[in-house]
Parts: sequence; structure tokens; C-alpha cells
Amino acid sequence: MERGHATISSDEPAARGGTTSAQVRKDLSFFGSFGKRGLGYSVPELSSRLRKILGLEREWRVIIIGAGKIGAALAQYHGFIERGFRITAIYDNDPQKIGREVDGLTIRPIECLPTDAESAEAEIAVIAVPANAAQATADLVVEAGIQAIMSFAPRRLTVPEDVAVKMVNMAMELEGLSFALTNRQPA
Amino acid sequence: MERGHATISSDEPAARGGTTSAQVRKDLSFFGSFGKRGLGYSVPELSSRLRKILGLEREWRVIIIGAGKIGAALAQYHGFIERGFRITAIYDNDPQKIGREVDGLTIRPIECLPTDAESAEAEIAVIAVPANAAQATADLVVEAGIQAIMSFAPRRLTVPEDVAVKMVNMAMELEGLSFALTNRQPA
DNA sequence: CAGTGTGAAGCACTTCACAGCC
DNA sequence: GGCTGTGAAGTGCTTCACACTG
Repeated sequence: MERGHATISSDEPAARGGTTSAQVRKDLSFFGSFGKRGLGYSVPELSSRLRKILGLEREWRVIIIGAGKIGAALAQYHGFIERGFRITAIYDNDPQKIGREVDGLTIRPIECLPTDAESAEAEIAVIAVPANAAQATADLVVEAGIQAIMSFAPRRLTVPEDVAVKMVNMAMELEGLSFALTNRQPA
Repeated sequence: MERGHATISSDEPAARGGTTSAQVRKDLSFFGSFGKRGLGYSVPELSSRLRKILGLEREWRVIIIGAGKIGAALAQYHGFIERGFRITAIYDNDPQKIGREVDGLTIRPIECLPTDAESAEAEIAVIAVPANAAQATADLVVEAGIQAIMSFAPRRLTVPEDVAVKMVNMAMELEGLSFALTNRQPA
């Protein structure tokens, strides 16, 4: 953060986040009021409160399903563990891939997921399989008792409402840029 | 799509997209009215209109900056070319990486970007560099005349307002799931 | 009569503005 | 005096509902 300020006021994170100070205060006040009037927010306290609220005090176990380009890249990406997300397993259904190692993890057959889940229960599943297998995979994951899914497949997933889903679709993001470029000046 | 319907009505894409038929009609009507009352929308016409609106009729040239885990994975990911986004170059500043090949592309030194840009102008830049280099990279990209950026660095980028920016932050997505899991039942 | 196109109502999120506290 | 916390006003998006048309 800033060079060791013990306290910050709402307009600084606002500027960073591209929003307004009022917004920041409203958001924070939703969880209670832990700022000091005339002073701002104590940085250590704010940080610890937010970590608690976001559930970042603990480590989450993440499994990756699909050891293709995206799945493998995620498994190797060390940014996750730094943020408290430990990848505990990676699965695929391709015999060619099963048994290979990715960043210290052996790719396991997807059939193992249900039994694995009993012993080493993971909380989050990353779905990185082809679009047409996405729903079946999601069903499997839900069946295994996992309640949070991040999916890279460009398909809306149908899951019970107590399961949280985040979709990431990079092609769609690019299409957003394409739209922006197209509907600006005529190149 | 559905098995060869010549026409669809607003509630079908609505269901797929997880929204309502009214929403779909409003969105489409923003660009003009090309549905037939009592019938629906002609699939070929709708498709071609949307492709035109989104700017997907042409191929866009994309460069990737940063040949680390994420950059390399993107370069190898063939989903982009299928959607009309051709990766034309990949850059890095690490001498160890420069000259290596990634999916048929030779990693080029970042210094070449300005001169490359003159000859083979790309429209979209993907920034996949460490967070602390993101802003400098963005400046470089803007300097080179590129008007659309997709960034994987967890930093807000400051760019001229005629430059479109899309941020992708997977750790933040995971934090969203963490929040959802934490603020559900007490596990 | 099925299904679009669209004003009008409803709703949620954002910004304003200011009393209250440090 | 500075800055939070928060009702009140404002703004834009979403849903409703229905006249209209092929």
C-alpha cells in the first residue's frame, strides 16, 4: 500500500478502484462501521476485517477439471497459492493425459472425483473442459458436494441455487473490445 | 444452435442467457427492429446483424505482451482464432524467453513493439505482465497506437479515454467464490 | 394469435449532502 | 477541521403490460 500510512480515508481506495469515496464508505458500512470520523480507517484493522469478510483467512482447496491448455496453465499459475487458493488435484478424461504431471500434480482420471471428494474434500472446482462437456462436469462436481464453481466454458451452467458459479469467458471479453473498437470512429 | 430453426422468438435466447424475453427484445431494439411480430427473429439475419454490430465480420489482430504462464497459455489457446482473433505477435523483456517459440510465434523483445506497430498494426493488446509493470506496458501499447487492451494484471490502468480496457482478474473471481462460501451456511 | 416493440412502472444501485464524532 | 456514516434524492437498468402486426 502507500508507504506505511497507519490510516487511510475513503477517497484513496476510491481513486485506486476507479470509484467514489461515497461508494467506498457505503460498501464498507454494509459490514459495520469501523472507521474513525475525522481520521479514516486503520489500515491493519481494515485489512483484517476485509480478509475475514471475504473469507481469505483460511486456505481454500481448489480442484481443476480439464487438463487442456487452460487447465494446465491454471495449475502452473502460482498467483493462486499466494492468494490462499491451493490447487489439490487436476482431472481429465483423456487417457493420453492421465498420469502426466503438471507442476507437481498428477493428472487423475475424472472417475476418481467422487471418491476423492470423500477423503480430501475440496471447496472450489475450476471447470476447464470443452463447452459441450461443461454441464455434465458441473453435475459431477455438484454431486461431489462442491459448492463453488469457476467455469471457463462458454455455456451457462444449471446448478442448484446453493452452488455459487463464476463464469470466465475470454473470447467474450475480446468481443467486448471488438464492439468498442467497431463503434468508435471508423478506424 | 437448435436444430435448424429458421426463426426464434425472444424467450429462447433469454432462457439460454439466463435473462428474460423482455430484456432480449429491449436489447435488440436498441439497434433497430428486425424481428417479425407473431413470428420471431430470422436466425440468419439476426446472426449476421449481431456479427456486424459486434464487429465480428473482420479478423482482429491481437498481440500478447508477457510470455509468462498466462501469456504463453493464451498464445497456445486456439479458441481465439476460431472467434476471429488472430494472435500476430508475442513480446517479453526476459532475454531467456526472447527467441523461443510459442505455438509458431517467436517471442520478440518488447523494444520491438513500437517499430512493429508501424508495419503490422494490431488492434488489440493483451497485457500479461507482472502487476508492477502493467502501467508502463499499457503506456507503451497506447503509444503504439493500440486502442483496446485486455489486461490480466491486478492493477487499474490509466489510459486515454479513447482506449478501451477490459480487466480479467482470476484471483479476484476466486475471492468472489470465497466470499460466497463464507457467507453461506457456517460450513 | 403468437410474438415484437415500447412507453410506463418498479427497483436497485449511486451520488449527494450533511449531521455527528474524533 | 477532517472524515465517517447514512438518510434522501437522483439515475439508469429491468420488468411489466399491452397496442400492434404478420
